[in-house]
Amino acid sequence: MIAHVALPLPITRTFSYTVPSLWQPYIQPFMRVTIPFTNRRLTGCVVKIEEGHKENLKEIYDIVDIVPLIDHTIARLCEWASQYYVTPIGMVLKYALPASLRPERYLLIHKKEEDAENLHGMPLNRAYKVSKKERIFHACAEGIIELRDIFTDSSFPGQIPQISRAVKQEKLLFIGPFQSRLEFYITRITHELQEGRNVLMMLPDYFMTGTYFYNLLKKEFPDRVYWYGTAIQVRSRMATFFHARHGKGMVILGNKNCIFLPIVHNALIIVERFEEDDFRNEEGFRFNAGRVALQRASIENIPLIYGSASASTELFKRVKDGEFTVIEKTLPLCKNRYEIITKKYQSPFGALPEELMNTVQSGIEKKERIAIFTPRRDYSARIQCLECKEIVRCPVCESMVGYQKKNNRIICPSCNAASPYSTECPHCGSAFMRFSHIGVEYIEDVLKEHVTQYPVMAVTADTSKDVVHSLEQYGAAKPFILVGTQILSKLYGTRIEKLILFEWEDILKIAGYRAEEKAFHILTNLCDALTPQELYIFMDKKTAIDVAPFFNMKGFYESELKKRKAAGFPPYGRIFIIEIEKKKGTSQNALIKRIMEEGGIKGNIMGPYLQKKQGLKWKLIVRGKKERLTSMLFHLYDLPNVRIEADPLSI
DNA sequence: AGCACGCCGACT
DNA sequence: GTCGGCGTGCTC
Repeated sequence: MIAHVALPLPITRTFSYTVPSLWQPYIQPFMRVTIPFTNRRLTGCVVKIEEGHKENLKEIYDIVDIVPLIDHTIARLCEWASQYYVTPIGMVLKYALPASLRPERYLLIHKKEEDAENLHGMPLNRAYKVSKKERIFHACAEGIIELRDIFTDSSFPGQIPQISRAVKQEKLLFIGPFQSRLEFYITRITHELQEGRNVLMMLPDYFMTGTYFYNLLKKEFPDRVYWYGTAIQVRSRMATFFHARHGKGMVILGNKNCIFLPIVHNALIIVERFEEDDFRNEEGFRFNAGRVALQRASIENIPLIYGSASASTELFKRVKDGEFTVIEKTLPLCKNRYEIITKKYQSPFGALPEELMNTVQSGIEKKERIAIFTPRRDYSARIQCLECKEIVRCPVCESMVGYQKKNNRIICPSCNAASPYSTECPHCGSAFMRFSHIGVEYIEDVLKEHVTQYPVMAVTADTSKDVVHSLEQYGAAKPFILVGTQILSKLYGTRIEKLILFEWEDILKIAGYRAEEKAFHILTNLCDALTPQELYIFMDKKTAIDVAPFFNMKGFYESELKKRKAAGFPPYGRIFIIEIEKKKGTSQNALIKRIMEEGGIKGNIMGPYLQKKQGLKWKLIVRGKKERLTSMLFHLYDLPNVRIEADPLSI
């Protein structure tokens, strides 16, 4: 017997192994196995089993799972994702079956027949050690013992509970304020739960939107809401795993991690704030869980709801194409809008534009709650010498570096290298250094200096957890100032009187072809989450733009689609980046030539881009919509030092 | 992804 | 003479 095993390596092929007779009765597709691979021991996943015998094959060491942990639906979903994201199936399966997924720790043995071994009540993983694994497998297969998980006390894998199955496939885009989204979700969830069906709801993150919806839904559906995701402890995750497997009328909440979680009688998938980048996985298998949800709903033949305040260009197109039905509720757009073009100001003296300070001051006098948004998180994104005009650059990769005051160091946005900060110019030795492109840390600093008796809190990705906590402690009525990045748009339920955008328009410069859309999302979601009464948009004289189009959703997406269509950008065709990493420059040209020739993709290359990093990194940007393209790209896995990224975030 | 092997330039 | 960086190829 031969098993074809997919390994978590950037190799397209699967590898064949002989199955020793010991394991032959138990091995099944999608079970994890450990195998010898050169001089390593790897965990892979069986994708196919074949009768017969071949010479020169190594033997499987061990079967990891007593039953396959993904069902038919998820297996198909993984195969689709592998193709769609041009990723070897082994890497996809590794994501769907992470090493932390160890049900044997939570399964207890129930003796059904008298046998010699006293294993009753013992966890499966201990039984493997006390007895022999194959004997446990045997006892299980023969019905001598039964496995029950400690959370639901259900038999594992057990019988799938029978419930009514009638669901119609339906694709919905719900655009509206978060209160109305919540009501809509609850209505739809209630409907499914009453029939004993389960619901999968995906949220961008755990600590902000996740806990917010989790708490609300737990109140609405007591004892029926479970979270699945890496933000919580393994044990709780496994509790959700077993409930999803045995439960009736459950709501499974999660972030991108839960898209490959098997759920019995999954009857509805909801994706909240589909447009968030949090749904993207950036390491190993790169994918967008919000997009994968669409495929999952189609495989499971169940309805899908995308809900958001700000939709997305891609979904807008799907609505136009008639694929999606749209439900639109009026967004409470902030009516009191003020645009202020700021004069140039001198930041080395710790100042902010006068107009900004005045706005904050007037809010303080009225005891208002104020939130200030800025696109940058550090003290400043640029340091320039006022004498020789040189900009401080990264010693590793020569990009312009930012300054972090709390660590007193400079940090490179492109290669992440940190280095100590010197108050003198590295070029001319001058002490007149200017911080420009200032961010959260700077504004927080200045305001704390000028505003006493009024709490100022910085809200960035790493402080958000604490901020949520202190806002709870702080109570509902007292005033405060929040200074933060786009994470502010996730502070649902935080009532704000004044929302101030400081150089929000700068997003347009840094986010590539998605820049306009990104700026739109941030603006709309900030207003949605914080429900300000007044909106102040502070723009630098040099970069000021017309903001009116950002307050007209339909018009905005219409023009966005026009631009994308003209350029052949998504959603009209897809983009792939081929990354090539090398130490030296000489052999790259040959490799790029090979990629172009062997891949046959010469017509679509927008690069190559040269990036200085530890070594050298080249990027070939490939556009296309033909199915042929992905199969050509798959071929590139045969070449060394090549990595492929589908649907990149920024170009 | 690792890891071995083999090629050149640099050095006690 | 050999040490070591880097490029290439292979893994059932």
